[in-house]
Amino acid sequence: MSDMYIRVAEEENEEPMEIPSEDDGTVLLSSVAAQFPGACGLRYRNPETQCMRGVRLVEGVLHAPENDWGNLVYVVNYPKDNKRKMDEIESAVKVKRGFQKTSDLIVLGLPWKTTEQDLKDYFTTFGEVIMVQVKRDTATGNSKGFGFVRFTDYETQTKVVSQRHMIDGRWCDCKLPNSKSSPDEPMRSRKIFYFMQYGEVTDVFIPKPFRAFAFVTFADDQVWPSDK
DNA sequence: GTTGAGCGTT
Repeated sequence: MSDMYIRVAEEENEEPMEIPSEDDGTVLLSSVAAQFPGACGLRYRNPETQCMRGVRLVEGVLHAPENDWGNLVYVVNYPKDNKRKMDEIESAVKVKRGFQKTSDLIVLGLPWKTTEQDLKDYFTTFGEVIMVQVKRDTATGNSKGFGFVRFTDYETQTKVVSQRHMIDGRWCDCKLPNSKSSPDEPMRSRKIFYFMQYGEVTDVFIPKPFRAFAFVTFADDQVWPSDK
C-alpha cells in the first residue's frame, strides 16, 4: 500500500494529477494542497447516482469512500472565498473586453501640412476612428502641429499609445492628454484582480503617461501563473 | 511665406 496514488483534477474535465496516499490508504489534505494551493477538500461524481459527493475529511486526513479510492478522478474543493475571487476575476475580464471606455488622444509632432483627412487615413489602419482634429490658428488657419484622435475600441487605443507614429514624414507621439475629458483611472482597483489568483498583491504602479504596461508587487517572492 | 515643445476657441 506504500505506492498508491489517486487521481485529482482542478475540474472534472481537466488533466488529472496523481497524488500519493499514505500507508493506511488515506490521503493527506496537505498532499493535495501541495499540488493545488488553497484546496480544502475533495469531491467526486458518484457513478451510481451521478451526483457529486464529498470525500470524508477528518483533521486533515481524507478517507476513501467505501474504503477504496477506485479509479475515479477526484475534484479539488476550494473555500467559497476563493470562488468569489474567481468571479471577480471573470467580471474584471469582461470589463476589459467590453466596457472599457476610450478617451481622446493628443497627437504631438504633426507636420504643418498634415490635414484631418491625412490623420483619419493614417489612424484608420489601426481601427475604427470616432473623430480626428488638427488644431489651427484661428486667424491664419495654420496648423499648430498637434491634434486629437479618438477610437471606438480600447484595444486600438492601447495599441496606438504604445508606439510611435510616422505621419507624413515626421515621428509623432500619441498620449493621453493632461487637460480635460479623460474619464479614466478607476481601473487601479480592477487591475489588481487580474493578479489575485497568483498571490497577495501589495502594490500596483501604472506609469503616467499611460504606456501600456504596469508594475505589480507581490507579497511572496515566488509567484507563477498556473499553466492552464 | 518663419517654428518643433507642448495640451483641446466652438
